[in-house]
Amino acid sequence: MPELPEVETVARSLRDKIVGKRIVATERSDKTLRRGLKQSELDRLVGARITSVERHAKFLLMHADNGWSVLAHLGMTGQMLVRPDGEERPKHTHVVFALEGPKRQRGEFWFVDPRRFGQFSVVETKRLGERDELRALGPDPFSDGFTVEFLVEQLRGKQTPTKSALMDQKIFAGMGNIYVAEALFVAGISPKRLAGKLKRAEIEKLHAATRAVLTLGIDNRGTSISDYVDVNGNVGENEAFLQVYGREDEPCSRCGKPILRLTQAGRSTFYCKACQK
DNA sequence: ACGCCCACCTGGAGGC
DNA sequence: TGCCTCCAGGTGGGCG
Repeated sequence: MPELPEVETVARSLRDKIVGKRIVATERSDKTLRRGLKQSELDRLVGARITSVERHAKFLLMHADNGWSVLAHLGMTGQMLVRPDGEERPKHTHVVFALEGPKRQRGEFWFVDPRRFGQFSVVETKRLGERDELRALGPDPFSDGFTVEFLVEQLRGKQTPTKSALMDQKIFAGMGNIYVAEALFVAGISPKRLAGKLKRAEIEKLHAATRAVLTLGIDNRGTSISDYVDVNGNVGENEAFLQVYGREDEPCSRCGKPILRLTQAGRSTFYCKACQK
């Protein structure tokens, strides 16, 4: 579920809530996450202070002052929560950090993930650049490298539908099923159009639409359709701003014709046949 | 090499 | 109440 805007929202509130705090103890569940996580790996962080939090596409990085970092991904249902000490932990809590702030203020950080498609790894900070999952990513859509020219080059010759190309994290990284549908609607491009057949003017629209829908999502603190909540447990407000995703049979906000749904690569795509060519 | 499909999981919603 | 089917925001391995 979480795409770039949701992960960005989590990163921002983690900066408020855990940067500067010390990890005094760690716990984990006995369930395996995407890439596994041993207690001995978690214990690398005990006694360390969290110095900064970064977002790379849909990955979250939490750096500690002892040379180790957390490399995490929320998958479909991952949540990161920071709660007062003593509060009951939700089912499917897989990682716990006991935190100590100034004046010995205590609290807990939880990584919760019912479906366990998420990842929570502890990595040496200086080796983060060697990690395959980060190396495989194209540029972040808010980075300087994400230019119209870059997108033109990346899409050239692609025989895949534009929907699939935008979902491909190797081309550029951070979009998912919701924001791809929204960007295609805003750009007026059919999800079925082959990426390699787009004209330059269309790619320009897609480039602008990508940043626009992601910015809207961040401004609204994310889209909460079923599971997503921020670090305080609050839902995001972006669902009300979605123009096509999840709106099958509802009237198109631009032309009034019903929004259609189709399946591409096993995922639902929502679009307006009249407005997207 | 590239593009597609499915497995990986749990839980909620809706039909009967 | 229960049981069954379908669906869900992501990723990557394996197949043709």
